[in-house]
Amino acid sequence: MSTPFTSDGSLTAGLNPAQREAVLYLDGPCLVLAGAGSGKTRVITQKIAYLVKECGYAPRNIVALTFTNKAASEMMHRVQGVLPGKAGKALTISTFHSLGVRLLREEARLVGLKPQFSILDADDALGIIQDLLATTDKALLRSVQHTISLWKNGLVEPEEAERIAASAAERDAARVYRSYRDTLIAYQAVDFDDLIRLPARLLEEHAEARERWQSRVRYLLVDEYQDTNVCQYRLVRLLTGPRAMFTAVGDDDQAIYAWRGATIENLAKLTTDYPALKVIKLEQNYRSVQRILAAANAVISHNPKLFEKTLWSDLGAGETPVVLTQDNDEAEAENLAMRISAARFERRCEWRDFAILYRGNHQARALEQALRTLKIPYTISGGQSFFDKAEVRDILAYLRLIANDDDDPAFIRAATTPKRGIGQGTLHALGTYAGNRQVSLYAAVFEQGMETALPERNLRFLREFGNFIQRMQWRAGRGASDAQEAASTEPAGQILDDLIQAIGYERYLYDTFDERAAQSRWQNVIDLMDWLKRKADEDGMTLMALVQHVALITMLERGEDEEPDAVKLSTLHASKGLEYPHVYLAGVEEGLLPHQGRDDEDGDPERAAESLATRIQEERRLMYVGITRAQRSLHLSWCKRRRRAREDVVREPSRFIKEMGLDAGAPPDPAAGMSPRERLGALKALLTRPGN
DNA sequence: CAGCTATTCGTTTTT
DNA sequence: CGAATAGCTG
Repeated sequence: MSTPFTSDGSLTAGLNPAQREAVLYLDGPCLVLAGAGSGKTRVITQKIAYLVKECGYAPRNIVALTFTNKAASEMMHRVQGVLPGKAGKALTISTFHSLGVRLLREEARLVGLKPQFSILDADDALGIIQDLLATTDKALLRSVQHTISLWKNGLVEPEEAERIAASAAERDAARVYRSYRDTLIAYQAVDFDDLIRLPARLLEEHAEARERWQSRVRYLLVDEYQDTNVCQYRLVRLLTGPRAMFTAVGDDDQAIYAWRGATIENLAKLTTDYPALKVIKLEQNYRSVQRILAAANAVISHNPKLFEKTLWSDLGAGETPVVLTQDNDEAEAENLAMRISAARFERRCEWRDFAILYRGNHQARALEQALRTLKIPYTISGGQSFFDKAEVRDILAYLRLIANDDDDPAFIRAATTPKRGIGQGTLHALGTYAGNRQVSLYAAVFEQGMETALPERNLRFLREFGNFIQRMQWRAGRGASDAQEAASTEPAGQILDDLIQAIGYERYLYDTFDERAAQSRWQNVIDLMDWLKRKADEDGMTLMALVQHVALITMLERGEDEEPDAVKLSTLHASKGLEYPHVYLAGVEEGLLPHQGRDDEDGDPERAAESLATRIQEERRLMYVGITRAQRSLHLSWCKRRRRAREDVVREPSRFIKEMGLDAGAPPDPAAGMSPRERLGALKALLTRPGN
């Protein structure tokens, strides 16, 4: 096989012809259809290296976009392996959302935001919707929030939403959509969806900004392209402009985020919007043995195809996937734990070679318990993230408020935790006053009119708090009206330490929680502080700059503290992009793995049937993703009965098991027919086994 | 106003 | 069965 260039030998060495073509193709827009495990990350990293080393691209002009922070840091890591030091650092490898933040911070004025705008997380946003709708119906609130999110992602404005709202839930959503948007503006805050939507709108409306960014982004690479939504597609189009120098990498069979507004149509749209589009297929799988791949192909063949694609592997036949039938979810957890323990011993491998994947987070509970009983180390991913923890959100609320005192949600949280004599009554009076005067809660604290609106005692607490925040703002360099003066700011670390000290957060934790809980929470606070300080030192960021970045970053970025040797527990969604020698899929049942959504579609049975079919297809892709995580062995487990809420529900094996062409008959089960006493004996035997 | 108890309620996936 | 919330008391 001859290579097009002689100088690229080291860069494309070890790539197969399709991969090499994908790396070297630079004549125009390029779509790489990368099947599971076909080396797509390799293609992206090699292509970036190729652009820099062989094509004279400046690293700062190359942008690679991913969906998760994890994927971004992984990609950055791998690129730096190919591109030494300074070149690697200048690259932009980030999530869509992080890039959106960066663009918005620089161009904020163009969309009527101050550069220090806050980023609201889902909970803050939900709180706003709750106030607007004046209801506590959580299901309704979630559905409204979701609907608004879909509209935003689909670039539907409130005016249009009011027209198209069909169901009752949609009408509720349309009712508050506009005021929700206005509230965010009043708070000088944006939600996650705005981080894509506003940059897209901004580039569309402002030619100078568009040209500035287009000349900055000379080459764009997009990972997991099948998961982009309408907004993201628009943003990609605007960033690349008429030159259309980009590579999109994706796999329509792994599209699992339609519920979040992603459209596979974006793949098809590419072929029509860019007639010159070069389509390259990566069909060789380097991950799984043939029998696992065959199962995956069999399942996905039941879906309609957008692009014809056949994955193959030369890793040998391997083991046939095994179906496990369990009595109930407790037995399932126990059983999987036992099997993993035994398999580690028999195969002489490590805990980290195993993963248990499942549909919903709640399934993790039973599994965790079983693993703990058997003293099997495990790590959970996809659960509650570090930045969702209450103590972290508390501290961040203070920082947000210091950076942006229009941020009312941050004000409420900071003012009331720890308790300092500001309660419901005070806040209500303050809120009413601020609402009438059209000012932020923070600003209202200092107004003369408050003196008649509140008893003196309560107002004193409020003003004390307000003065405290003001002092911190001043120390953080925010009092200065001119950004240049920020140079005279104290070190961020000092301010942070003083802040935590001043609010007495540690004492608060130990007063409100028991020893153990308080300790772990305080540790999280320390971790957060250390991380913030390190970030401030390394990147020379001011506290202000830091706070503005922090909302999106996950702790995964902090240190490459190498993964401990532990079994991985993960949702199917969070497992995408990862691989494990031995994979156990838990809860492969009708209703769970094709997940039973709420089937109360309004009226039209034809539409309902169609949406059901679409949903099943997405569930099937989720199953496909799960299967293709496995390298050597695959176990699928389902329960005859599962405890849900307070009653037991009888379950059927998932239709996907049949689609895989597997025998649902259970193989010999080590715990089958054992009495509880015998089972305990078996557990003990496992525990005393060598290597445990 | 803050902490406690009793009663709800409810279960998908996430930047 | 467990967690988050609402309502009550000190």
